[in-house]
Amino acid sequence: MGRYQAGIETEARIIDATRSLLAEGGLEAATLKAICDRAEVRAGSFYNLFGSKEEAILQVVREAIDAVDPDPTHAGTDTVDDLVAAYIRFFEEEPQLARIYVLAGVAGEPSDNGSRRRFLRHHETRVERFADAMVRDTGLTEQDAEVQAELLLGALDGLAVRWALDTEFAFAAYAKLARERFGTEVTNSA
Amino acid sequence: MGRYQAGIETEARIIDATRSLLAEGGLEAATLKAICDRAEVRAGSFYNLFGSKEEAILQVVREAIDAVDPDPTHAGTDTVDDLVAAYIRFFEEEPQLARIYVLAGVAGEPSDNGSRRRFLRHHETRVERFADAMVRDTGLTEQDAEVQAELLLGALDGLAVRWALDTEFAFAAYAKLARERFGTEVTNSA
DNA sequence: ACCTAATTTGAGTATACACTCAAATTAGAG
DNA sequence: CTCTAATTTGAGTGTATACTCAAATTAGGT
Repeated sequence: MGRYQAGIETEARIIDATRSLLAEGGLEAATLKAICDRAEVRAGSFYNLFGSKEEAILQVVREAIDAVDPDPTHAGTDTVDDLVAAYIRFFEEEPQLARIYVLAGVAGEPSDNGSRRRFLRHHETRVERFADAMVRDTGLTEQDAEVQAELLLGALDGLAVRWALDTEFAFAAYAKLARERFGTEVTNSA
Repeated sequence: MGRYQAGIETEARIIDATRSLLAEGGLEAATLKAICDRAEVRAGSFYNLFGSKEEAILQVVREAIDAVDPDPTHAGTDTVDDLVAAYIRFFEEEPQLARIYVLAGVAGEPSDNGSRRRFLRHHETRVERFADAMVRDTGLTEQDAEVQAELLLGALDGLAVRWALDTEFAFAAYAKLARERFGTEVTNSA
């Protein structure tokens, strides 16, 4: 016996409520009570569908990232510029989610094998994709490309933090400058 | 009438307790109760000396940053390499504080005019220092230097986030690669 | 219709947290 | 010694939090 229509619709309502709350007021606004009130659901229903509040929030963030993916099927057709553009779009379209995204990488205890480990895996996939695109775009070796990808992503993440600090910061312009510096030419490093 | 010796010693005990708790278990370990227990002080004494828990934590972080400053008197003698080295040292010597430092820039609501604004000011001073050092080191114009400084600091912060995610990451090596890319030559950008 | 499993409810629990304040105590300047 | 202001105490306050679970209800396959 599969799921009922009612459950599927409730889940959608909860995700919608979570997304809109996050967009309006960031993490602090998305309390369990606020989510349940907006979704017109009691707490018990929430926990019938999600294992924790974090789970719902992560799903919202993941969906937003997927929404700007230049190559959702992973066909290997995306260029470095595409990937950088997608990164910029995500930040411009979903500033609050972007903030949570950055936070997820930093927050949590060292001993925490949960959210940080998940985020690390996500980062590694991202590095792979940037590196692959670099190999396709240029004559970089796989190894050099990986180093360049770490550097470019590091710079993008850092500029993103900078923008989170003050949304007046011209994130897109700096991101493009960073992109010009990394992954375009062969490095003289090991 | 100045302060009593007892108060000064209590303050030192509280700061020590806060520092060691942060080093051992990060932000989550530094609850008010934990700090007061370790400092052998009741909550009331804490609030006689500090306006809030955050105040004590910020003081600890600030002191740790000052401790690695290559030019504490701001005489203008530090090079870009000095500043990058200081950044690296801070991360290697005080990993937990470094994590909090990064967190401070990202956390907090958009409406929060408190800690984020303070952090932004700190960042601006930092950019100034990097830019000044670049102007001294190279022939860069003040304007170009500022752009390069934002890029270099962005990259360093981003790599720091990356390291916070996984302390196996060779932060120092990547930081040096980033340094080679920014602020060494004249850019072709506006 | 019936029966089972999916869903929903509602009234909790536990509890951790930063912070307050009036009153008692103590330090130390004169 | 005395007197004042600095310090310390200790017993709170208030509140928001994520999450649980037994019981009632409902959906929908057959």
